[in-house]
Amino acid sequence: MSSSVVTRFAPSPTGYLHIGGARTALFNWLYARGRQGKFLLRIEDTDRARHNAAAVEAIIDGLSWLGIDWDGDPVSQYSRRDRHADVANELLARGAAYRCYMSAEEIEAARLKAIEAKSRFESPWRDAVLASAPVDRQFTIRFRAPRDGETEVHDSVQGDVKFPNSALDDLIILRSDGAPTYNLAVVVDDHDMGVTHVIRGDDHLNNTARQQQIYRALDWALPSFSHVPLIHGPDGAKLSKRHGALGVDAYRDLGFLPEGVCNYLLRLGWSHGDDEIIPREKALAWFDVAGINRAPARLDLAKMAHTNAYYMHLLTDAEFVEKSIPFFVRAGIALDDAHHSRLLRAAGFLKVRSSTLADVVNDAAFLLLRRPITVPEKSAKALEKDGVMALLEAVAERLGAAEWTSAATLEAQLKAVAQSEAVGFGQIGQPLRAVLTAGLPAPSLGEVLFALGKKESLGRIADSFKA
RNA sequence: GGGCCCUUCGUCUAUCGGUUAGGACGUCAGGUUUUCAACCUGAAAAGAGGGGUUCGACUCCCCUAGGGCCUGCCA
Repeated sequence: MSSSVVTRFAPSPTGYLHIGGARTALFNWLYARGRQGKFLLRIEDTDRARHNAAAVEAIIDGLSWLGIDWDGDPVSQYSRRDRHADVANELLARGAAYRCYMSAEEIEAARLKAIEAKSRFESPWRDAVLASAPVDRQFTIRFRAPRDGETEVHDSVQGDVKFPNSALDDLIILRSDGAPTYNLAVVVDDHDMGVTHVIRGDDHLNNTARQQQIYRALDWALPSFSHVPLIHGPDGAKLSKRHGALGVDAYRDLGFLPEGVCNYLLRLGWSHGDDEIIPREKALAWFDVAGINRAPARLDLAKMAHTNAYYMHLLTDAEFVEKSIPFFVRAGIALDDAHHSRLLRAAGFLKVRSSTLADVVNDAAFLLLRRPITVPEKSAKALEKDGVMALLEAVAERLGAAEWTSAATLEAQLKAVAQSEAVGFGQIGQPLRAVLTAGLPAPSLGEVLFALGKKESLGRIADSFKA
């Protein structure tokens, strides 16, 4: 079954793929893919000064990391400039646009005057007779926007929004160098690419009224519009680099999983009842623009980490270790084969303890200590009590003879020692934990022993006898 | 300045005129416990303010306040 739905993500290549853009892309992707429709990628590089190959690369990398794919090749808006110019001329021919010979300075002055007079800025060339046009001066092409009445936008998120036409002046659609401007280019491209549903940031809601006027002047069918509120920082103000306006690559480097980021982003400004954990499959089935909120949402890293933790649990042990390795490397920790296998044996509990891949480095620290390990004063107290060494020797003896098959069997061995020595488990547990982990956060002793392995575990215990 | 949008616990949200206003993150307390987590139980925590409409308003309307977006030969 094929569907007529076509959506697109159209970022301008100004830097990285920021978190707000990522959410917009996700919404578009989900809407289209959930309906067997098409999802297109278009780079809004109309302004050549902004063209930046590295930025385009960053956007593509970011989307790929999130698992968002698009149909066909990314479309460069710049490559379509001739088509844009043709449409501008078509508008000219239809009388829906006109040549404006004002210089930048004249425009500036006229605009100030209009504000002062509380009237709409208008170019004197709007109603000039053709014959009076200078032949040797550069001109822009302006859209002839209606003076009176109002333009009503039907938005699936914002509802019906009316704009008085007096607030919408004649925008330039073709610059004096012949290059198109944004508002013309989007309309032409969305139309030509067959886009049926425009889902974008609500910073474009005002532009939509202008764009709609262009659609009408061209007798083109309007797509459905959904303007989603922008994401704000934790303080409610505009998102800044200081608090979250990072590229998705930064979240990747923070140790987030794409699944976690997507789930969190999906729930930010959109909801499906009380559901919190929404894996991709469900997201595809459930997502609809009807569930999008009208109010801007704030970014909350703590909740994002919590959501991410859920997806950490889902990783297989091998995947988990493989994904964690780069974070050890970045922390300057070299992993040898022994470390690697310890990590693999520890994956089960590390996955539960870490909410991001970056956390793993700290949570696994006890596994990677170099012998002999130094037990900090606080933990060393447990070793000063009378009879402690004898107990540890009993433990070492018992473990030396044991089969290291699982954490549970090792745990049982320790309990057996406690019983035969007639002491509480804590009498053995505390000092043993000290010599094995140096007081670092670690799971149950059975898990610790099993993850460390027989040789390393017995070695660490033996080291304590020499000290 | 003008136009437009927004406003439920600290945060993300449910509610689509009648609920003890629910859930999640975070916070706090307790449980579990050999450390740290995880986990379990419980608690505190909200309709910006003011007017209407209505038998009844978080929900509909108006005003105020606060926040945001647009107002470019940027997108």
